[in-house]
Amino acid sequence: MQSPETLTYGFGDTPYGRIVVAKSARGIRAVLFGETDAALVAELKARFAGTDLVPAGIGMTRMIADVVSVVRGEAAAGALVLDLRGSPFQMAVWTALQAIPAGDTASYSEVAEAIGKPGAMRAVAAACAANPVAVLVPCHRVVRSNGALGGYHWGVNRKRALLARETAA
DNA sequence: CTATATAAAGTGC
DNA sequence: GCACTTTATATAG
Repeated sequence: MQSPETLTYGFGDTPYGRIVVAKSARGIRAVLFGETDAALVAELKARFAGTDLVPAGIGMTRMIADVVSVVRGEAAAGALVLDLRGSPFQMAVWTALQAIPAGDTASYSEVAEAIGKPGAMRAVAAACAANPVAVLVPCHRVVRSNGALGGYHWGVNRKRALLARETAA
């Protein structure tokens, strides 16, 4: 492994709970939901073990506020620069997810077809589960074909709340 | 609701 | 590199 990458993280508050935003030199690396700051940091450490995690400094506040705005639906996710790392398949899935209009939902099979791999619905779900940026990649807009929510890495309850707000808007 | 089909990622060896 | 296990599903019974 090379020299550990430095990730700067900071906390923010959303209608759905507390979030932590981890930013690399390239862009936003992760946006995670959590109950407490300690839990969020623990999540970061678990997910980015081996990297150098640095608490937010001055200047991070602005970025946090921006992310929070996006989470609240007051800003476009496309305005943020993401630094997503993953398998080509995961990248394809995440890109396809970002193409889903706000307030609309797609089934896992829809996403699978969108990435040119019809029948890969379960793999899509797995890729979504690995999605590190929570709301910025709208994995919460992906539901089952029968209309059920399915599952959510950060809790179906949270997914339900997110969808409720977006569909209402 | 339960069982089966079926594709892909993750993990371990 | 190969095989086994698990999955946030889909579809049929």
